[in-house]
Amino acid sequence: MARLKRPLAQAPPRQRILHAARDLFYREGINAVSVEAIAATAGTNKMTLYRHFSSRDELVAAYLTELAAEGEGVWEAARAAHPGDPDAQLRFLLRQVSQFAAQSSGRGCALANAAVELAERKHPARRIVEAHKRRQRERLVALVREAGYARPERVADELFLLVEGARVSLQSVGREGPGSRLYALAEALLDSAPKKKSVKA
Amino acid sequence: MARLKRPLAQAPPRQRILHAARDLFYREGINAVSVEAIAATAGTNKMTLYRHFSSRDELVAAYLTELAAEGEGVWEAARAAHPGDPDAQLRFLLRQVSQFAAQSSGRGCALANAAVELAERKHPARRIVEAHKRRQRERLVALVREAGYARPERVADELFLLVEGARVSLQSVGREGPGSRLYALAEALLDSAPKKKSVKA
DNA sequence: AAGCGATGTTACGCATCAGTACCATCGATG
DNA sequence: CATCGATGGTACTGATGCGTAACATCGCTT
Repeated sequence: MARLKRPLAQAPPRQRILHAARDLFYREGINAVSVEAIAATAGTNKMTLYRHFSSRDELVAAYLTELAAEGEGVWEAARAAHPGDPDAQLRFLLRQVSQFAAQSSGRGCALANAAVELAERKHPARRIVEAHKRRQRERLVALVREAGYARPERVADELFLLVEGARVSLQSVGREGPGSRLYALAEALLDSAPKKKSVKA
Repeated sequence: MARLKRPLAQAPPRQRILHAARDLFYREGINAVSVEAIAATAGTNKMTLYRHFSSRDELVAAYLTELAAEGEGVWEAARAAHPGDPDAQLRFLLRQVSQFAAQSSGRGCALANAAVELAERKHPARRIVEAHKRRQRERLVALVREAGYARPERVADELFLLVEGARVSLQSVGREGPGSRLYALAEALLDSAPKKKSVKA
């Protein structure tokens, strides 16, 4: 159904640029990367870059939008892996996030990092990050509720903070820190959280 | 014992500069503030700034060092407020952090933000942040252990991640998000955490 | 082969910023 | 009053970065 993935070297420029931007923005920080560096990494030049993105900020926005979309994908993967079993979906998600945190380059969540780097509260990129994080949290609450836990908001918020905390702390205490134990902590939390007496259908 | 605090306007330049840097670095982000802006906010100029700090990076380092030192102060305050009662000290600390998070400008932990902004792993400022965060975590583990909880590392790591998560998430989901409920979550965690049978003296 | 759109290349203009040189000023101390 | 150190003020250099102009080229369609 989908087209074959051409080797990136001969993919269309827009794709190469986004790929390069993603790599550099994440590893070196959004504000530390010049458009020239992105274009060069993408095997093209500034001019072509500006033919696809009207400004640097728009490229940043595209970068964040792409990441947010992939974040959505994990939820679908969880549904697909454990259809009809919200508790298993929950643990699947936590496992995914933990694995990513453990093996990542220690730069944490790119979306959250962007919110830190782009401090101006009116920056368009912030809206993308905020919308994504809020949606994630709402979905988490819904999933925890579906899984039948009592006080779903509380459990979801604890999980949410654990996950966010694990990702940031990678950058300060490193990979041997508590971030690496995220899954164990989250699972223990779930295992000890009381389930609601199933009153509803 | 300490000298009277002169009104900041006529304090020595170094102090005014650090104060201005602190304000601007925190609110607008380290990379988004020029030394000119700092000097102007401090009511002086670039030249005087460079007579007190040999480079911009050194000013950043001084800024982070100051923050780290104040972070240490909270631990002393906790000891002073509840001497000999580690469990109360723990809750005191969590309350402090929660209050800060709830009423802050939503920019989270300045140290953690610095680690995000200064992505180069060899950057001198990173060492300050890493050392500080590690020390915080070690102290937390020690305090949780003193308070007699079973599995102190696990409890401390959960608390650590909750706190770090609350601070970052302020920037993405805002103040109405789970960050505002940090103290309730942390307290519930402590209340439900089992205590160790006191075997030791 | 002719034409055309997308891409590559080079060179700009304009702004910002870190860091410095140079000189003026002010305040305490002798 | 004279001196000297610390500070204020201005102007500069060198570097970097965003965004654009103008032109060359390549590939695909007709």
